[in-house]
Amino acid sequence: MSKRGVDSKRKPSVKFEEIEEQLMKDEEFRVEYEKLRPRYKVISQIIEARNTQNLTQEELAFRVGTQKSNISRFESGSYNPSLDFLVKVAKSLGKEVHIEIR
Amino acid sequence: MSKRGVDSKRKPSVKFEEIEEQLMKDEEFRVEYEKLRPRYKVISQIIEARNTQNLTQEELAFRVGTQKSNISRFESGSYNPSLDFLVKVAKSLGKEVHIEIR
DNA sequence: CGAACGGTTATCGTATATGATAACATAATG
DNA sequence: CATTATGTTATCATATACGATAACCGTTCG
Repeated sequence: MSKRGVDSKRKPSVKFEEIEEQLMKDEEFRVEYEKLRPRYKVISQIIEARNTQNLTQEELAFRVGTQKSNISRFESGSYNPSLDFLVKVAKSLGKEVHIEIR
Repeated sequence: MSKRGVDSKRKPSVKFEEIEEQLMKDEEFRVEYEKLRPRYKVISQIIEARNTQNLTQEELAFRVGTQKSNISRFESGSYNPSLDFLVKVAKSLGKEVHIEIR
């Protein structure tokens, strides 16, 4: 099996393992994104509601009973929120959380 | 269930504070229930999907990658699940989680 | 009966969600 | 320029989600 690249003396631009790794990462990414989609979707709805009502993160935080930094953290999508937290935030925006499993 | 009714109790002295306390509890309960409703609704959808597919908690647990006791705990509504957990369980039932804030 | 099955409950350990505080970035504005 | 408003990021402390294991309960069925 003549493989180019791997055992070539010249610097191969792209190694197979790298491609595979990249594909893996893409797949990983896809799967990961699939799992994260509901999170991003709910966050964007929250942000949109907050903006529509011209509320600052600080004001929302006050209503929720937390700090503005925590609202920022939540909106950044950097962690996995609990259902109760979503309900609290939504309620502070005068909204309700509706979940459907389908 | 006890065979005798609640009123078979021989404590005739219903104090005002007790009634008030009860009302408080009802109100507390109402508010509490309001917050818990999304949780119960999503749980019942999960249980229904599991039953429809004739899966045991054990089988679902296996697909999710956890233990049957954890599925039981989740279905009992005794704690505040994370969004990721809901997504994992739904996915294991071949479903997706859709959330709407309205 | 007793063994197997489906579900429940208790408990422990670990990871992480979340509250609190503070420092920082960046515009906008006086 | 300094100040203010808004959002971001880092960090710590504490509560809790969640995985794992085991014991237990009620049914069903040989």
